[in-house]
Amino acid sequence: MPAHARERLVAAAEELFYEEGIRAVGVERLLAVSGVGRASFYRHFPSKDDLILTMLRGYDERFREWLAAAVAEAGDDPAALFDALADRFDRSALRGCASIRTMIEFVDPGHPLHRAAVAHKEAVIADLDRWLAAAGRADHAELAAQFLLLIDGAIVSALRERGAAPAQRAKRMASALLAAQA
Amino acid sequence: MPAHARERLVAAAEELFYEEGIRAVGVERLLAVSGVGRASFYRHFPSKDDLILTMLRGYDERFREWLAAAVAEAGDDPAALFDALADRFDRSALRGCASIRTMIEFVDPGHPLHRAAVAHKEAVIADLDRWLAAAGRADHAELAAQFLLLIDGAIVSALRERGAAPAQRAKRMASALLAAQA
DNA sequence: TCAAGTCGGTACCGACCAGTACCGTCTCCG
DNA sequence: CGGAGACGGTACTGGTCGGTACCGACTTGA
Repeated sequence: MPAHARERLVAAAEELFYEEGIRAVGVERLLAVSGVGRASFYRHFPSKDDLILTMLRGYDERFREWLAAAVAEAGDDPAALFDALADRFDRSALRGCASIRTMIEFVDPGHPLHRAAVAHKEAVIADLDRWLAAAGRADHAELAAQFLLLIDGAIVSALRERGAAPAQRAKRMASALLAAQA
Repeated sequence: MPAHARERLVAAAEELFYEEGIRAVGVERLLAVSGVGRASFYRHFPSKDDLILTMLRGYDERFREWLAAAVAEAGDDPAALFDALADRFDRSALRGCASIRTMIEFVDPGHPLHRAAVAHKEAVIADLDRWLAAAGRADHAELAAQFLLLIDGAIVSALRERGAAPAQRAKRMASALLAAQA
């Protein structure tokens, strides 16, 4: 557990929002899990929404770094990301991703949290596009959008199915698409 | 607007839960939109959760009938469902589907509402499987799971992108998969 | 005509929500 | 040793949550 109150709050937010929902988790529970006092919370964050935003930024950063590492490790093969996703699904029962959850819980397109979640997805598309272009795919833009659709579809499927199956299915689909449009 | 209080409540639930979220919409708003008195609400439904469950059952029924009609209209071509989905996306700014929303807002797998939402998705897979088998696909089971992954991926994409593009993308992917595994 | 059932309106309940104010304590650093 | 800042604990606010109780008005059918 991190030493400073702020980091403990963000860690608790990631854990609880992820496992139970954002609206469903009150400040009280965040305080109990993080061991932070009520006043300290509002010393570090003007409001609960600001904590959510900070959590989202951390999620964006770590998820994309993790994805980039997985692709790089596979010799810049973009389809390898689905293997990494399968690993992730297999190790912990995935309950959606922070971005999808935020887009659904804060459904108003103008809401700052909704916009932050959308920005994350668009950044992932941009990453995918770069990797696919670097791999020499002429159809990199379309493929990037298709890959994100597969990732999101796999995440939603993982809400129902246990284990790595949804990610493995997405990988089979991605491979077929790469072969078909080569 | 339906004459009876119960039907007005279900109609308001479908509209509000869909556009603003389930937890985000309180009983008060349901009453205001439906024009139903507070007491009448609890005469027809023991709790808010029961209204949600009723709404989900209606969604399951109507969505699957609509999907079946779209497939039948296209001469039992399962891939045609993505055209129907594109139509649906184009006409109204889709804000997720009731089932995905419920699985995310009530994330505990043991929760009755979560289970009802999962049952809907599994029923859609069963429908897809039947249509694909009837179309003579030997790989109908795998394809059915893949099609639902595409549908869910398209719905999540539609949270960000306006219009029919996500469904059209999913259709291109479905066609490629059908051709590749034929 | 009259009783039964359905209805909308409203006052109210305890519980919880996000956010504020103030407390005493601990740690760290000069 | 001493002061400053970060901290956890708690009491509190106004507002909203889901749910209950009771009211009078309306419709319906015998």
